[in-house]
Amino acid sequence: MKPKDEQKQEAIQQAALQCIFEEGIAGLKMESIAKKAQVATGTVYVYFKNKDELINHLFLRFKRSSILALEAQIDVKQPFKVNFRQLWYSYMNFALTNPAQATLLEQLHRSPYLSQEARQEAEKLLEPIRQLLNEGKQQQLVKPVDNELLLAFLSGSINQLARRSYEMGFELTPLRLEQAFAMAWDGIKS
Amino acid sequence: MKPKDEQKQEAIQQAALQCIFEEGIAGLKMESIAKKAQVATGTVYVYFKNKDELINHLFLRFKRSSILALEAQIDVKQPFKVNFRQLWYSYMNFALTNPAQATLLEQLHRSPYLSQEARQEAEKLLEPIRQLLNEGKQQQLVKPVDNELLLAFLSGSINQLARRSYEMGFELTPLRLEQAFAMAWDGIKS
Amino acid sequence: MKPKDEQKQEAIQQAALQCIFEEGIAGLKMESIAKKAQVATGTVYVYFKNKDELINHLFLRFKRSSILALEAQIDVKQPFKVNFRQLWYSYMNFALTNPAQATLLEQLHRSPYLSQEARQEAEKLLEPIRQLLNEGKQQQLVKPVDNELLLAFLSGSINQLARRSYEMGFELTPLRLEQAFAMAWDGIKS
Amino acid sequence: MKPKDEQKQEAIQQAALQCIFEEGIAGLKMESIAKKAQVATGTVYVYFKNKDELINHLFLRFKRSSILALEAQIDVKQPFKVNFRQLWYSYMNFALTNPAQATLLEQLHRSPYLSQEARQEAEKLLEPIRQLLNEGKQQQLVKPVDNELLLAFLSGSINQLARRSYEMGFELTPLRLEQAFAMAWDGIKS
DNA sequence: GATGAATGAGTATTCATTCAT
DNA sequence: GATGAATGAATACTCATTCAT
Repeated sequence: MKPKDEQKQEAIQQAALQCIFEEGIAGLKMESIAKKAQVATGTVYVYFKNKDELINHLFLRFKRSSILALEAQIDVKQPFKVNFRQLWYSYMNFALTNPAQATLLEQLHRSPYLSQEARQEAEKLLEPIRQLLNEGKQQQLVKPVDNELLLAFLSGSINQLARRSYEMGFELTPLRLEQAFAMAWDGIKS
Repeated sequence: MKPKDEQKQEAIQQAALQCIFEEGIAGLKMESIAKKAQVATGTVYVYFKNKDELINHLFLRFKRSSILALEAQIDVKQPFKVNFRQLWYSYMNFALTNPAQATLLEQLHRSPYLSQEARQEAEKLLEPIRQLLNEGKQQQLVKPVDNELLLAFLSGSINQLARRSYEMGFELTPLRLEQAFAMAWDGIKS
Repeated sequence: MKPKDEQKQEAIQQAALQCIFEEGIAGLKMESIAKKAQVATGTVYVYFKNKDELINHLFLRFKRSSILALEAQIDVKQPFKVNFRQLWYSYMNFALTNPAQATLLEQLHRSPYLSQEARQEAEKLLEPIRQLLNEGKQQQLVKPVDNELLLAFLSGSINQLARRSYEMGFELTPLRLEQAFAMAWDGIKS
Repeated sequence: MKPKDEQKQEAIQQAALQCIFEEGIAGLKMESIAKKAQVATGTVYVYFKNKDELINHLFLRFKRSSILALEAQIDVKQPFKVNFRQLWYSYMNFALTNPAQATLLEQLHRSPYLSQEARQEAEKLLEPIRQLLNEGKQQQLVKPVDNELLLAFLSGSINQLARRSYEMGFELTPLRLEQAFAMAWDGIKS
């Protein structure tokens, strides 16, 4: 799919993103997306075959971009804790500055719209993070537990914190962020 | 006279719970609920004014019951860590054995169906947990940080872990649970 | 149909009457009737087989009573104009003091609920009035035109006036009533 | 681009008009309207937000058009009686040749569907007729009574006559029309 | 390609009527 | 008889998708 007007394509995606943030997937309507993107309803179907495809596309797009952004933070020459801190702050920063994207990824995870393929690809994207955690365990800096445990522990707490922050207006000052990071580090460190 | 049948009322709620677990709120249909509860469509409307009210009722009901179950675990005579462990395991156990309820609470949190009132009441229910954390801080067992931070940290990681467990079939053995608990405790302890 | 409780039977009819006055037949609900009559929905069906029967019963009942009341006013010994004035004032008085009944009769006339039999019976009830008009024509006091014309002319204007009176709060003072009567009389008089 | 089709809009309104004439407002179904207008159910909702709005729109449209048609008959240069006769015949003719519209206006007047705004606007539309009646009174051709009385007297009798005509098949021959007009004129004339 | 009106299957909701208590 | 919960067919309305312009 290589549509002439990439701006329109992007506008539609951003509109969908915003709609999901505001109303949840349960309330997502093609017409609302079109309206917010300032195109006609039919135009959405020029760029995306149907609602499912649009949603799956959004999921993968934002999942990829968010994880790639994280991986870019890893510098193998740096000691583990430096990388870990870098990663933790990047993730947190992403979740805080892109609440719409974070919400979308979360909401889509359990929605019946998401295809099995999308789920699987999302899984693979975490690989580099797993690698880093493995190194930490080899260096006996990280508790010798399953990566699943570590990942759930880290991502769950970061997401929840970010969510509370923009839902309840709980301000995450530098001090609080450092405190939260300390909890994460103390939790996983060996 | 035929009084409202509490069993039917309960059947409808359980059916709705199950439907949300299976299809997500986005796909929730009144007819499916009725079918699963083995009543006529109209009967659902005898007990709940409409879909919104049913959903809000479910949210508050399960939110309350889950939190009340937690509070019951707290025994003021016991030392802090005993209570904390008790609480952590109860919460985890709830999330693991009631995936439908956990899913419902999560899904509803961001859904447009949920009323502001329901959200506010949900907030109040956490008070006793906050009390316990305050004690922990007074006894210098818990990091002197905001309860928001602690709660997000704990609940986020537990929920995420439980979710991964039933979504990906990641088995939470007693060993893994103890490891997860250790992460939580190390994370918050002073 | 001879139900034990005639009070309940009457309460239901009055409730239905009131409901039609307030909401129109279009909005008439069996449950509203029951509620207003302070009985259970099912009870309405003890006294009336179904909605149609209730409506047809109401129509005939009030049609009869209203016309019988009129006929009672006719005194063959009195001169025509005395009888006519008596009749006109009685009809107007009925329409003014029983807006609910007047509304019901009007609304039902065109509703699909009304059976052909009911319509026909209603027609017959006007016979005595027709008789009086015939006498008036014989005495060359009334224009020699079809009774249909006279009846439509008289009833139409009376009903419309009464309707405006309670719909718009247009007060029908004795003076205005006498003016209206004058219009009616001048209109039909030979 | 596909602009809203005025023909379709008109077809829907005519269909609704016809449906109300045939079944009464009580029996009005959106699906019947769509079927009669030969469009899909959803199409009706493209042109009218919902049933209420459609009904209110119909009321005002036909109320306006019927009254405007009347006013067009008034020619200030003509003597009062000429205008009055013109008006009376126009009104009667309208009621006779557009039974559906007449029925609709009548049925809607008391229906719970009609908004207060619609009622109020309808009231204003009668102004020019009132003007004419005022002139008649100034010229001492018309009885010096309230316009309300005159209007109710005239419209009530015309409507009732027209109704009887198409309900009972009572034919309004030229002779009978002239007789009816005479009754109206004799009724109001000073 | 772009538009937005048109479609109609799908859903929420209502309400006359039945029926177990 | 009286009750009001239960029923489910009927109906209003929605929304993903198509299609004529």
